[in-house]
Amino acid sequence: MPQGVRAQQRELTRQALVRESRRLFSTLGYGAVGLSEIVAAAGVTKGALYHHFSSKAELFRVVLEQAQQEVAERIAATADARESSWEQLLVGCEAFLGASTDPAIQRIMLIDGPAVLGWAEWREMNEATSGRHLAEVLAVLIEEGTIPAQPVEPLTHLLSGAMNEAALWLAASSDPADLADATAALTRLLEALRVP
Amino acid sequence: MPQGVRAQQRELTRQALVRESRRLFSTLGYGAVGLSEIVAAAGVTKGALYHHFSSKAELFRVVLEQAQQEVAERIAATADARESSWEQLLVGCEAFLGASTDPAIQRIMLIDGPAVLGWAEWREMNEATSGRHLAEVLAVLIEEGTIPAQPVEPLTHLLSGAMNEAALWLAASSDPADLADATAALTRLLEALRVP
DNA sequence: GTCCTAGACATACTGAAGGTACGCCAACAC
DNA sequence: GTGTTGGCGTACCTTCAGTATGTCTAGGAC
Repeated sequence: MPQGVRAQQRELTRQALVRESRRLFSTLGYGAVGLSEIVAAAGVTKGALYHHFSSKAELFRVVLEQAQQEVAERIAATADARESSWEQLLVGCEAFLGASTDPAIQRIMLIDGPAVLGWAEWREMNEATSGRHLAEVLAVLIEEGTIPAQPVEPLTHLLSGAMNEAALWLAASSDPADLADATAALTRLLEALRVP
Repeated sequence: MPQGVRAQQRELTRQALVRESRRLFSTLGYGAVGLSEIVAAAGVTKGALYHHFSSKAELFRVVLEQAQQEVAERIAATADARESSWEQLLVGCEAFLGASTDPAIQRIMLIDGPAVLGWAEWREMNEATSGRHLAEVLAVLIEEGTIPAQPVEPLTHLLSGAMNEAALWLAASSDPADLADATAALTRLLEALRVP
């Protein structure tokens, strides 16, 4: 918490804006949420919003960054508890699926993210957080010889995309058995990658 | 071509709107294109646009439908030339990668599609076109025993997502070797699925 | 304590965008 | 020839992101 009445108030306002906009973005989607709703929910005015953020898209960017961080931390916490890199890959992927199934995370991270910021910037952010974990563990596994030698980047994108789509499907599905099926299919896919 | 002067003019206007909006959507993105630009490019006014389409989103929907159809046809044409289901899967996936690498297709199909129409509707359209080919051939391969017995749907989503992401990565990449690498990685992934 | 500056907002406004209401005119039916 | 309807243009409305400017007070200088 910062020192001084002013700095504290500033921080409170900023947090309220981020919190409320995240709630609204995740439930209604970026396009369907007006700035007036956000500032009303945060108990401030548009003057405050534009004092803290240069545009609606930048506010979204901060929200997305926060969500990405949280997901990455969940993955890291789950994976770091394992010894072997291979197990880290498996439980890391499962953790990603679990975290990304949350509709609130989804709408922001997977649906609106690429459209609002553009795919390039979205990818960059992804690679700075959860995507990095995946790329790193794959690189280790290839070096170890657990996975056949090959360029890391294409494989990372393939797996990352597979999990993103699976997460979206799971969130839309109503059958609870689907989660088990998807996890099983993903595990099979990963196992199939391993050298015999 | 429909009969009558009126019906022909109607069709021409509609086609001009779809053609120009597709061009603009694919180059600038849905959000960055105004209706005024579209109608100006098509040589009509907003009155004409709203006579043919109920909203900007519906116009986009028609454009997306058209793009999906084209991709699906390219895949079908490539795959149908092969004898075995396994080969159909391989060349079908490659055809999808090739078609989706076109930035004009991409922006509409993979970036804006889910955000504008919502993921559920986007998925539905996908499953009616190119996604169906994938699901069908996978079902056949499982029944044949070429791929281990498992639910078809999760696997379809995993592979579909993997290819979508790979296509987006390829379009953003500048190195021409990436296409070969991605294709190789995808082929390895598919081969790994096959029962030994 | 006083003064002054600057930062943290609120208020009022602008431009542009999507969408609507309505009017016009040529094509088609009869 | 006359009435009707479909196809489209024009003018307008509403909403929304973004801006310009005012206001008030915390906090440092003295």
